[in-house]
Amino acid sequence: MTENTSHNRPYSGVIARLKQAGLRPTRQRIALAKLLFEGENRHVTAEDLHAEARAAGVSVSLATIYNSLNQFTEAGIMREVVVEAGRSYFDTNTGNHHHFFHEDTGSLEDIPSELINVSALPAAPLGKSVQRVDVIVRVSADD
Amino acid sequence: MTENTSHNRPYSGVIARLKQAGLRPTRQRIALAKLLFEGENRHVTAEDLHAEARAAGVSVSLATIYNSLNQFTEAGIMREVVVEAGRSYFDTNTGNHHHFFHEDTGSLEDIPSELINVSALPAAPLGKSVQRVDVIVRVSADD
DNA sequence: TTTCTTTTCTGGAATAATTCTAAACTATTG
DNA sequence: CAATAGTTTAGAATTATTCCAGAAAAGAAA
Repeated sequence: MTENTSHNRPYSGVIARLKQAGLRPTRQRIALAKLLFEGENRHVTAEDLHAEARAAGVSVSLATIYNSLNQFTEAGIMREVVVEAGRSYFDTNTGNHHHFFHEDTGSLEDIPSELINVSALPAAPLGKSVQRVDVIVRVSADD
Repeated sequence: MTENTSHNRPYSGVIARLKQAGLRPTRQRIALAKLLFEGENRHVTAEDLHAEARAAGVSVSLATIYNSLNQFTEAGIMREVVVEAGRSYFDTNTGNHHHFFHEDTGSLEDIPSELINVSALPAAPLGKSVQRVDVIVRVSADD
C-alpha cells in the first residue's frame, strides 16, 4: 500500500506530488521537490535553492530553478511572496497565512492566519474579485 | 501681481516642503515635487514619473528620478510600496493606509486604514520592533 | 558680484535578478 | 526500441536599478 501523507516519506511521495500537479517527474524536479517539500515549510529565493542543490551534489542550472519555482507556483504547490523590490521569495506553505519580514536579515517567518484578523475589507471594485490578501509585518532591530 | 497658477509659481509650497525635508530645492527636484505633490495622492514608478516629466517638458535624467524618489522616501515625504517583484512603486500618501493592487492593470488604489482592521498581531520577535504593517488586497477581473 | 566649496545632475557603464533561446537531452507512449 | 512531446541547459538578452566621474548649479563667503 502506498503512503500518501504529506509528511516525510520515501522518494515516491515527491513523484506522486509532481504528477498530481501535472508536472513530469524529471531528475531535477524530483531533486528540487525533495529539498523543498520533505521537512518543514520553507521560504527560498532562486539563488538560495540553487546553492542548496549544488551543496547537496545535485547539478541543476539556475534557469531550471527559475522554471521549476514558477511551475510549482502555477501548479499551486508553492506560492510567491513579494516583500522586497528586486527579489522573489517562494513559499512552500500554500495555506492561508501571513508573514513577518525581517528587514535586517532578509528572512521571512510565517504568521498563522488565526493570529491576524483582517476585517471590514471594502468590497472589491466592480467586476473584480479578491485573489488574495497579503499581510506583511516588517520588523527590524530596535533603534 | 504675478501669476499664481500651479505651473508658474516661484514660491509654491513644494520649495518649502523640500527644505523641510532637508533637500535642496533644485530645478529638477522642484519640478518632480510639483508633479507629485500638487494635486491628489499618487502612486508612480520611476519610469512613469520620467515619462510624465518629459511630457511636461521637464528635462530630467532617469538617474535623477531614481535619486529623487529614493531621497523623498528617505526623507519621509513619500513611501515605497512593494507589490510586484521587479518593480517599485512610490506613494505620495505617507499616512497609515493600505492598498488594492489591480493585478491586471498593475495599478494601486488606496484603502483608508479605518476600513481594515488588523488585530491580534503576534508580538514582534525579541529585540525587534514593528516598522510597518502592509496589507495588500490583490484583485483581478472575475474569471 | 566673484570666487569657493559642496551638493547635485547626468549619460553611460555596471550590476542584479530574471527570462529567453535554440540545441541537446529525457520521459512517456505506442 | 523509436517516435514525439516535454524538459534542461548555457549563454545571450532583457529589465529595473545603481554606480561613476565629470560637468553644472546652489549656497556661503568675501
